[in-house]
Amino acid sequence: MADDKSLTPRSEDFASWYNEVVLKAELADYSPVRGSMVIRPWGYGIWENMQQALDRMFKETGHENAYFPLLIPMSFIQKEKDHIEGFAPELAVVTEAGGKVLEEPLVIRPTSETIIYHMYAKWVQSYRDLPILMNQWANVMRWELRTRLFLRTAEFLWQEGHTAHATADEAEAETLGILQIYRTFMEDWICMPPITGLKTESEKFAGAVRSYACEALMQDNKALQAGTSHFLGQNFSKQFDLKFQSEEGREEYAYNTSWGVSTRLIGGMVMTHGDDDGLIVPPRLAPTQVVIVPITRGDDTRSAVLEKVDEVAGRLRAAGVRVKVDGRDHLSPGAKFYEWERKGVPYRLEIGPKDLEKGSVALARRVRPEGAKRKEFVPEEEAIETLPARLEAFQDELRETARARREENTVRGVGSIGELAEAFEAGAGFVYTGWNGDPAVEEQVKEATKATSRVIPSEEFRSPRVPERCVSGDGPAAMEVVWARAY
RNA sequence: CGGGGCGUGGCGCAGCUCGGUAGCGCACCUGCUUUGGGAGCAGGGGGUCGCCGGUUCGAAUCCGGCCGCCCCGACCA
Repeated sequence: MADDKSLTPRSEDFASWYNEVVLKAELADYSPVRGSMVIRPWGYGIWENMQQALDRMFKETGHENAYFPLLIPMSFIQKEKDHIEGFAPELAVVTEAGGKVLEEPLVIRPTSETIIYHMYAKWVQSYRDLPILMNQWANVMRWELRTRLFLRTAEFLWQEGHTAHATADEAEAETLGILQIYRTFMEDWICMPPITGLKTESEKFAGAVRSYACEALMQDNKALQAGTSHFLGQNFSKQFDLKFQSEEGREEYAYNTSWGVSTRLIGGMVMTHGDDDGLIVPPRLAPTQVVIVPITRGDDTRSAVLEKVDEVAGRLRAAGVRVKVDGRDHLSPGAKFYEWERKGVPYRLEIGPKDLEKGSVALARRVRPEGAKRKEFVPEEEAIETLPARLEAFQDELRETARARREENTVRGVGSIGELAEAFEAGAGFVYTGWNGDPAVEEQVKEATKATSRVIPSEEFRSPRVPERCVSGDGPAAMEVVWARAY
């Protein structure tokens, strides 16, 4: 990095920039255990705000929270064939406890389908017991070979929803309903508008019939799988004997769904909005939306300034704004400005002796239009009254900027693998092409471009004119698919 | 798991080639002066130089082994 105070510019080395932002904005820090990290209060506060918003959306759609245990019998994981194949390489296993070797090893959950459907089987007898709509907030562990702060850590926090339904249609509707919730959340809270769609066979969840995903585009034009929703069919219910008696008296297996988003979303937020000065947190997620920096002098105005600061903070809090007063006396105002900008606080308010005289405050926004002044002096009353709306406007602007960037970096109408490679060499983000549905083509594309299929896009994201030929040149296109280099 | 880099006060680094008093910047503590974009001065505290072994009168430095971390690739929320 340039020096101790500034960050490596994104244009120079995006990966270094990302790490520095996460560490210097105090979102997280490396822990003594390889691949795992400590989420610090600023990062955890953002996660809490994400949790709160999502939790409300889940509950509004009839879901309830529960908690299932961390340890899962090894035999459970092994029941579903694809599931074990997918997760075996990254399992952490407890083989010894209380000084004794366990009779059956216990897996630290990489995901909880198996233990949850085992329990559902116990609770469900009749179609009247369905649907079950549960969610849990939990940690999971996947022993990844290569880890990155927030994006891929050995242990991470997430929510996992698990539902059981009497019919496939109902389960499918649940899967898609959740996908929409994720999408809305990513747009309205994280200001990270994703594209949505169906995963191809080679990219779907281990054990799913169909996987849907939200894919977001980062500033380096790499895609981030930000949330997934799976239709599991009867794959797990058959292995875990999750049966019910139907209205007609027949014994039937239930249909399941599972869906999750994780602390990876914080990484997505960083890479969607951050700039060379540091993090930018969308107002709705910011633990502190407005930081007030008192400008004091060592004279008799000092106590008057501090009094005014408290008064303004109180009034803003009453208006529902999350405010922090930075009263630290050993730092100069400038040092505080840089620190809060690095942490991405949306607005800063300065109150000093000059403001007392004029009844004004200085207002500074974390990002501002090209050429705008660094701070705006506005009457105190006006600042207090307009800040809630200013925060919302900032939120909207971040979202629309991200959406515009996604569109600008999306390429359609590519007709061959050669052109696809050229597009990525030229820095494309999402590239749409026709596809004949053959996994061999995905292999060819990966070989030639390092890109993978992200989704078969949902209707609204499809090109106005759907491609007629497969990008491989081998036959007509059965569908359109979106390619990207991915995290 | 392959390739690259790095391990020296809390952080960032120099010192290692050519063995001999552990050093710099930031941070930290005390005091005074300061405070509208990273404050100044004065004083002060803190490191068995990643670990183990070897060579040597003497090792941060040379030799051997091990461990850890980060970055880049194959796999993944």
